[in-house]
Amino acid sequence: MAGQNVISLETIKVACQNCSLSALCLPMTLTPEDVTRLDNIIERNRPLHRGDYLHSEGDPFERLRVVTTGSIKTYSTSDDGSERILGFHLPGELIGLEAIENSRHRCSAKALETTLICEIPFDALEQLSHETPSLQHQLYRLLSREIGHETEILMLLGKKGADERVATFLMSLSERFKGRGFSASDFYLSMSRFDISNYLGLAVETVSRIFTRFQDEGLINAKRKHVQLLNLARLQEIADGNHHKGRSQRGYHS
Amino acid sequence: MAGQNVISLETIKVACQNCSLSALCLPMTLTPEDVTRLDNIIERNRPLHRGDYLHSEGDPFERLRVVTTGSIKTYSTSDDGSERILGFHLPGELIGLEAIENSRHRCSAKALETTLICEIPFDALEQLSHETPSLQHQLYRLLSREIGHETEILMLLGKKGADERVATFLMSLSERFKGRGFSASDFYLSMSRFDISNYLGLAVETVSRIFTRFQDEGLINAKRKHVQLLNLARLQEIADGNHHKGRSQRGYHS
DNA sequence: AGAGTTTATTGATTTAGATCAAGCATTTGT
DNA sequence: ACAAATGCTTGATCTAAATCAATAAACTCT
Repeated sequence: MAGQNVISLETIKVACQNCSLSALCLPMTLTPEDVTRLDNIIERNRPLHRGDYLHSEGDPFERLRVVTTGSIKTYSTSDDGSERILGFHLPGELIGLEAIENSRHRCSAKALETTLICEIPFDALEQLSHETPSLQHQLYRLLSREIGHETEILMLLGKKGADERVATFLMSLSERFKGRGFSASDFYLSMSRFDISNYLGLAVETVSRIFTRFQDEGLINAKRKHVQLLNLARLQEIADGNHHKGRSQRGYHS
Repeated sequence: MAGQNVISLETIKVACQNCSLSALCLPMTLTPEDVTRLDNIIERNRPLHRGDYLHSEGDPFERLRVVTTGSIKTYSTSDDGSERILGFHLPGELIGLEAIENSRHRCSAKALETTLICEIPFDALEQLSHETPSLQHQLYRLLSREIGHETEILMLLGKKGADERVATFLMSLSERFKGRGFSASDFYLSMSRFDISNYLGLAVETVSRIFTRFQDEGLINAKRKHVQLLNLARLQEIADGNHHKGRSQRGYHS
């Protein structure tokens, strides 16, 4: 995009020995030297098993984490002990950005399956970013992007019906997998129906019913945790609220 | 907190001639010199009238904005023309952080009443932050804080009932006003019931009914847009989900 | 100041999705 | 390999909040 020393994501991947450093590299504007320095502070491929904690709410924040393979859920626990799922993190995605403010984590994180993560000590990253304007810029962008995500979630929870939520969820996973070179229409749902329903603000029963209905309608093929999306276009329509023949939530014009 | 040159928020306020620069200063760790430099790039007190746009979705992003007096709503428009309110911005609060990623605004912003804003060219701020580690750190924190807010909204929209949502909304305004030296229990609701309901993911009628019920129960005194909170403690209980005698949404334990 | 428009309230009715209840399937642990 | 526990699905019922409908109050504009 901007600078003169633009390098490709491919180059990065090689330079980083396939570590998911690319999470730090939206459209990439770091020089090869920057990447090397970045590469030096990354701690690589720590393995986790299903149910392992990365951190709990209130833990001191020391490092950002990038999922290499597997998946992580982040959640917040309320007084009465009930959880609220905040998000699912797939390969290439970052965890911990919310913790910079107070050097404390504001949520817990747990592995949903066997997972590898890379870790980046934030002190070092911040220091490096001070010496490296392009990296500083990337970090601002990265944080900003995360803020932008909120829009979608507000849309989802604020005005979408149950079908739309589930379809949106599936399409979101699809696109995120695709973006990382996995199949966009055939993947493994590492999270439980319970987690999904919690994340979508629905009851488990509702999610389960919608899965079976989508199945009956030939939109998906869900065998337990393995899901195939058979009709991406239709799912996208549903996600967008074009329900049967153009249904939508109550309009609202200023 | 950290550094040796910590100065108080009071000092800042004076240094900035009461401009709401303090939005950039969570617990403050900028030196007086930093503040002066920051001060120099800020464009002060641009006036807006009710209904004026600050920017629309897709507009190029050039400056961060801080509300000095008045209030702003941010919202996103979907294909069918319906709006989704993303947030309300009170004095001292920042607008535009979501736009850094692509140098384009991801939402629209409109003044809810007569409003003054300060503007900070982002290029200059970024440049300055590069020369000023403490400012760089503040910016990371600021962005991170915004990401952390998401938690609360997810809680609100994901598991709270209508009463809880309205109570949470009122308490949130109360605290934000209090934090800026306004009354915590007596304020002006610059946004319409429509905006409130949209933000809370409820129907206008529902919000209206809850306002009148809260009124009947002696919790608030709402004359149109002027609201008095008469029983903060009880409102907080309701916001937390301690409805009549300990009601709560379906629990969920991992 | 009064007609017209927007915004808010209140009531009646409907409905999407939650809750309750029960039965299967799948994993886990010994 | 078996029992126990956990997670998933399906059906019946209930309810919170949406929708529909109508009125009333508050701004706007000339």
